[in-house]
This record gives sequence, C-alpha cells and structure tokens, in this order.
Amino acid sequence: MGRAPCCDKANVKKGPWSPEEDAKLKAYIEQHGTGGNWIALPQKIGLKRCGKSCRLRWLNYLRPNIKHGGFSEEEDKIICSLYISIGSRWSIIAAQLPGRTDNDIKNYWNTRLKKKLLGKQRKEQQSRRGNNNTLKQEMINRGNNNGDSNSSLIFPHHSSNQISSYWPELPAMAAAAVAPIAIPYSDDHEEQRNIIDSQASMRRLLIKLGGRFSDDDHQHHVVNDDGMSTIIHHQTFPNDPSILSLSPSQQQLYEQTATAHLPSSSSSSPMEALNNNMGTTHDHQFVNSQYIDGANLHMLRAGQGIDIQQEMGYSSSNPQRVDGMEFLYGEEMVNSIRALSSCETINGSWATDHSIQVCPTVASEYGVSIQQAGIHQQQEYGFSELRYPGA
DNA sequence: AACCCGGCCAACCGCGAGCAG
DNA sequence: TCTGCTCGCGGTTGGCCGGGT
Repeated sequence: MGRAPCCDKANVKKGPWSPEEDAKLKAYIEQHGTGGNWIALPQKIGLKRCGKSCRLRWLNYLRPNIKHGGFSEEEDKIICSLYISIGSRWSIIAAQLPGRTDNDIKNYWNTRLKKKLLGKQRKEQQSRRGNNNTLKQEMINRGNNNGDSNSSLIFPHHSSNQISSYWPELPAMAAAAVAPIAIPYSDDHEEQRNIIDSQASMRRLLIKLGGRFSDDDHQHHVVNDDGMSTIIHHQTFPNDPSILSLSPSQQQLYEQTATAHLPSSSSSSPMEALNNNMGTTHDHQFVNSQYIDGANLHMLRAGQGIDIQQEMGYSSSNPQRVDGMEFLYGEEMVNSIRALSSCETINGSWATDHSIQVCPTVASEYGVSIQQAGIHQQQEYGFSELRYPGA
C-alpha cells in the first residue's frame, strides 16, 4: 500500500507558476515566514498549490539572493572537487556555494559540467592510445637494436615537473583535487599515497560519468582486520564502504565523516578521511589486488597501474606496477628481468632497492598469498625489517 | 516555413529521515 | 514502540526554445 498523498492532487494546480502566484507566496513568506509548515501554507494564502511545490518554488526561485546561471570558473572548481569527494549530494555542494540551489547545481552538472569533463576525458584517452602504440613500437625497437639489453628494460625516469596530459583540463582547484602530481619515489609515503588516492578519485568520477576503463570488471582484494583476504567483484569502484568490505571500525569512520558537515575548504571528504584511516593502518590490514610494496599501500585494481604510470609521466608502462625510481615489466617479462638483474623472482615477484612487488595472479597460481610472497622476498633480499602482517 | 532534434531547466515524484503524539 | 505526518533530498520528467535541415 502506497503512502498517502501529501495533498489533494485533484485540487492542486501543477505546472509553471504565474507571476501572481509568485507574488502571493513571496509576500506572505517575507511577512510571516513559512510558519514551519509548508503543507498548511498554501491554504493560508489561498494558493491552489501543493505545499511541497510552494517550498520548492521559494527555495529555488523566490528566496532572496538567489543566483541563476552564469556559473563562474571558481564555482565549477568547487562543484567538481566536491562531486569527486562526496558524489551527488547536491544539498551539501549547494551549501558551499552561496546563492546557489541544489537543483540549479544538479541541472548544471547534468547538462554541462559532466559532458565537459567526459568529452575531454575521451579525447585524452584516444590520444593516449595513439601514444601507446608509438611507445610499444619504440620499446620493441630498443629491444631489437640495443646491445645493452638492460637499457631496454629499465626505462628513463620521468621528469619531476611533468604533468600527464591524460587528465582533463579541470579548473585549478578541481585539478588540484584529482590530478596526479608527478614526483619521483618519495620516502614520504603519505604524500605518495595521496597522489594515488587522488588518481583513484578521478577514476571513480569518470566511471560515475559513464566512462569505462579496460579493467572495470576486475576483482578487488581487501584484507580485513582479521587478516582474511576478501575478493570483491565490481564494475565500478564503489563509494559505498560496505561494498568495499571495510571493517566495522572503518565503516563507522566512513559513516561519521559522510554525515558530517563539510567545512568550507572541503579539505576533509569522507573518502579522504577513509584513506587517512587506511594510512594509519595499512601496514596491518590492507593489501590490494595489484601491488604492495614494503612500506606503502596502493589501492589499485587490476590494470590500473598502467594508467597511473602514464599519468605520472612515465615514458612507457607495464601491466604490473610502478614506483618512483623505475618501473618493471609484467608477468611476461619476469624471466627477462630475472636474467638481466641477476635477481631471483618469487612467484612472479621481484624486489627493488626500495620495495617489494608481488604479482598476485602468479602468487595465486603458486598457492601462496601475496603477503607470504612479499615476506619471503623481503627475507631473501635481506630487508632489515619485515613489513607485512605475520612477519 | 515547417519539422525535427537536442539542450536546458523548472517542477514533479517518491523515498527516507526525523519528530511528535 | 508504533504510527502518522512533514521535511528535505536526489532522480526524473516534460515543456520550452533555439539551431539545423
């Protein structure tokens, strides 16, 4: 059984408001206020309108200091930034933009901003694909022509000033929120994790907008508080923490921050808070499906490393991982790496001076966990401190 | 001039949360 | 604790308008 209607639908007028209706409503509210009861209001002033309709008309159109249209660049930035952080919570976004209504922002987003972003994203992706082909050919040529095969495997370091062209030309503030900052490997793990989190945020945004990535259907691993690994299949990277299989404490944190008011600087979004929480616990709780290293956690999905490498300005990429110093080929190149670097690989994994990388697919094939493989490698390569749970 | 199509936006609808009795 | 009511929110609809054919 459905809910009782809020008003007598047969006797209420629908459709556009006339100037006379507007004047009546405005005059009454300016003089008496809403009286705390929108449903009763239309009867009081002799309007044949539903109370909800009156409320909407007042809030979205008649209320003083309402701005319509003409969104500034700065407002674009704020909308983008907040949408990335909290999604389609228009009322919260509107609260950060004086004079704007949630309805206005929602319409603006759906009709213009979204298309603006998606159009640029697709364009950039096409251009990136073109570049990839060139780079692949370059790699093949180097491998064939260069006597020093080592140089064909270890690629040049990217410039620390290089910003990827993959990202849409977002306004400055949104770009600051989502675009990668290309920096070399840093001992500041917090910084590096934030960069990758930002990239994931942008990815989620573009998926929300209807974009797809080649790895959208891959699975996602999370190791929970109890140390049990969870494999989650999903098409899009969810904002919902329950889908991410977070621990109860993490879910609680998420709920708290998700319902809290955002400060005007919006520096603390639910996802950011969640990521910060991960940052304090990642050594013990989380391992992701793509790669882990000896000191840091990267919440990536299968294949995402390629995007990140390109976004970070690498001249080429591999399917497995990236770090700030060098990048390594994927599974099909493991044997070559082994031979060239004289380092043994374990279950498709290998080590650099800075970190351990593990290929989860191969680890799985050999029947060991990512953690086990990582621990094994750290031991083998003489790491002074073992960084994984159970070590 | 007529028609079609897509963009835009005001308004509607249904649902969940919160509150009072 | 339950019920009924209002409010507020986000998704959707439908009409208007301008540009293209």
